[in-house]
Amino acid sequence: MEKNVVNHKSYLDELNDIQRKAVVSGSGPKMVIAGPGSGKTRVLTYRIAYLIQQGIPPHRILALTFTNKAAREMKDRIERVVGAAAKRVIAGTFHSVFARFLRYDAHLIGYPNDFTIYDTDDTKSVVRGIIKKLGLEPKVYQVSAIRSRISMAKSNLITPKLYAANTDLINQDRMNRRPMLQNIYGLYTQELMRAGAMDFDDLLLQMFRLLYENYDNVREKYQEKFDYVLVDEFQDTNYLQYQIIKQFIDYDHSPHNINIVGDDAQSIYSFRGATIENILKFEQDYPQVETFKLEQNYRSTNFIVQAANDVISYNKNQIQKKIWTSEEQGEKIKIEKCISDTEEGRKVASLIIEQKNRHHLKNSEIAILYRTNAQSRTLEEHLRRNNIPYKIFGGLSFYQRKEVKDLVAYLRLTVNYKDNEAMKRVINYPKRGLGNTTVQKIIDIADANEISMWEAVGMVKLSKRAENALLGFGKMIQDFTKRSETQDAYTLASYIAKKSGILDLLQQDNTPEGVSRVENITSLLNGIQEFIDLDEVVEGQDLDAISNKSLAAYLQNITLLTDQDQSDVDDVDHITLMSVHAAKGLEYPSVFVVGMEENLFPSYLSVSDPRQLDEERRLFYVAITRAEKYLTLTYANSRYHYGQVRYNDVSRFLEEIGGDNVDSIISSSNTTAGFGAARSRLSGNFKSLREVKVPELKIDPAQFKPSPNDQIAPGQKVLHLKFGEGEVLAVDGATDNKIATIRFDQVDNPERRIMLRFAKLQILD
DNA sequence: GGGGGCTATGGGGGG
DNA sequence: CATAGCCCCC
Repeated sequence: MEKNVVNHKSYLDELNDIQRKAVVSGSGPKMVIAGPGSGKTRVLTYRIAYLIQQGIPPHRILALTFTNKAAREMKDRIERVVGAAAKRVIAGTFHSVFARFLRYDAHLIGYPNDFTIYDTDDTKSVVRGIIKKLGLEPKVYQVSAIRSRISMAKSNLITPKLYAANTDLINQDRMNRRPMLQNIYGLYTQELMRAGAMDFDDLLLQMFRLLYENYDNVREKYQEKFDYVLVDEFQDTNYLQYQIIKQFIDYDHSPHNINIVGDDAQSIYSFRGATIENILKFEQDYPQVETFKLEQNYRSTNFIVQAANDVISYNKNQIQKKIWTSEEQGEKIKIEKCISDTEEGRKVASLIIEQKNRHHLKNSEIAILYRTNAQSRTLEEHLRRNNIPYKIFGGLSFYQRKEVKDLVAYLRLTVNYKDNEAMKRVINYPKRGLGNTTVQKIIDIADANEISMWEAVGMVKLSKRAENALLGFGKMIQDFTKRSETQDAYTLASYIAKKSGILDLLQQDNTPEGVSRVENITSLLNGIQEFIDLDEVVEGQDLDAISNKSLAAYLQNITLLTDQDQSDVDDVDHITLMSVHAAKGLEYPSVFVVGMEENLFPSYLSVSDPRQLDEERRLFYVAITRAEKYLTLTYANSRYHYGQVRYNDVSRFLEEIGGDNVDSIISSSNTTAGFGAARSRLSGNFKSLREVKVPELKIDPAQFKPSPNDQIAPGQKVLHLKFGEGEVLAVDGATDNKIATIRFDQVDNPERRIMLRFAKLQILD
């Protein structure tokens, strides 16, 4: 990640020959094959900036990235070259961009525009319900296996009908003793439809259907909408994603302005349907494609680059390329042997302290990467003990906590009555006398009539008591919905937290856990406030989309957060812990890869399949190429797994690194456990950074008195809670949708477009 | 209908 | 080791 502010005229000078050629190339299909650290993001960013300078309107450029964070950072950098217009580029993940499109057009294919997005837990619950309903053996019909099979089918455009007609699939299911899988898939699809819900795959599949079925000529609308489509990390797209992109760009007289960027050696998502075939297919589908290979690495020192080459050379199938660097040799890679996972944690902590002292590293320059999220626990313990602040990305997220899910379920039901998973979650929480029997009755009626539970409520015969309880519940939800028409999401969510009884219930619990649950509810509410406070105009062309601060928009937003998307507003300098998968695209001066053992990395689930083993190796390749200067690899002879000690051999991958690039292997006998001992006294009140943080305000909110927004006029000096002091340059837009252009001198991109509908600005003097 | 405790079972990676 | 589903008892 470059830190320099880009000079408006000379950004092309920052590129090497091949990068520049890729950036300034003309129209038509382009492919950039980019090794790690080869300036891929830079090329993508400047390509877009260049297109805008060539006169392509920014809102006619669609950029699909791997995380929302990557999209944001890209826009920021484009902005430094071409100015605020960059904000209008349509950029985000496949899922979030298509979800946004579907919020306009889902009604054309039978969904409510305010559809719910079912997360993994919701879909598991749906599958579980179907298995129960069909009376199938749960041990044979395993929820996770079925879910991934349905997902695989969807990602390959296989509908339930096509599935049932596909003899290969049917035979596979028969062999696995799961002949009813096709029926489950069919029922699953129906149930989501009934609930007005889409799962993650539907955001792609229904987008495809929308374009393919082409009601109201919606396909032409999208084809006309974009001049350029750019796709990052193309090696990790699946068949369905590729087919959607093709719908956008394949039509009569299309210039086929598609630019893809990727690296086959970093393909690590085949488990969710990603296929390298897409790159090969791309060259066939667009024979006129112009290809650029970026092989010079600007990230890492030579020992690290060579180690990466050593490792990846063990994979037979790959597009030939060799990354190289003109950087110094640097420090050799350190390999640390540990007796146990506990010792590994201790050692990593003390090595971090040592490294920080020796190389003057900040915490933020250090990352610990692991193969499985479960490995974070031991590490956390030792970091805490040594008073090293850390933050964990991924794993169990804030939004998966019970109390958060409960409140979110109320919000979901308020937006979409048909959301059965939300309904089941809160119909009797807090307790209101609607037990299993009543709920089951409602489910049965709903199933029999193929309607949602909400719609079935009126048709169920119940005891007087249950009926009254149900009536009260229904009235309450309807009241919430009514309020949603006038109140903003924060006010409404706070009201719901109180009125539903959730807050009261949690506040009765005075144990530390209970207190933290209340805190989490508060954090959630703060998050909603933050969401609606984002008053900045982000995209230009669809004012409706931007100004949508509805609950529905908020809910969609939180469901589609990626692991890298958690807020980096943070006052504490912290090290980073995450899975190797989550580290994709990131870089750190110092990287620790822990758990380098057989059956862990590579995973025991992959060791017997050569193709999966190759993917594990690519994953390791990704891991080591995250490091700029210092790379430390650790392994432990013994490790707890399921609460039992397991003994593992050292990972084969370590042996694949040429000895020239590795420092002597340090034995575990004389460890230095005492580094952090003196500091541990301080660690008592150290707080884990897992919690979502409320951003630090530059201004004391108590001193802040917002002025009425209709008084905002050009020339005024104003105060903004997040951006500080600024000068109003202009006010434009319709009466009820005014936008102020304000220059804030204390922030990076000083000129901001602020929507007065949501803005809180204090006029100074 | 509600609550508590027990047991079995899962844990690879993620939008 | 952690959790969720399930069974049993009030």
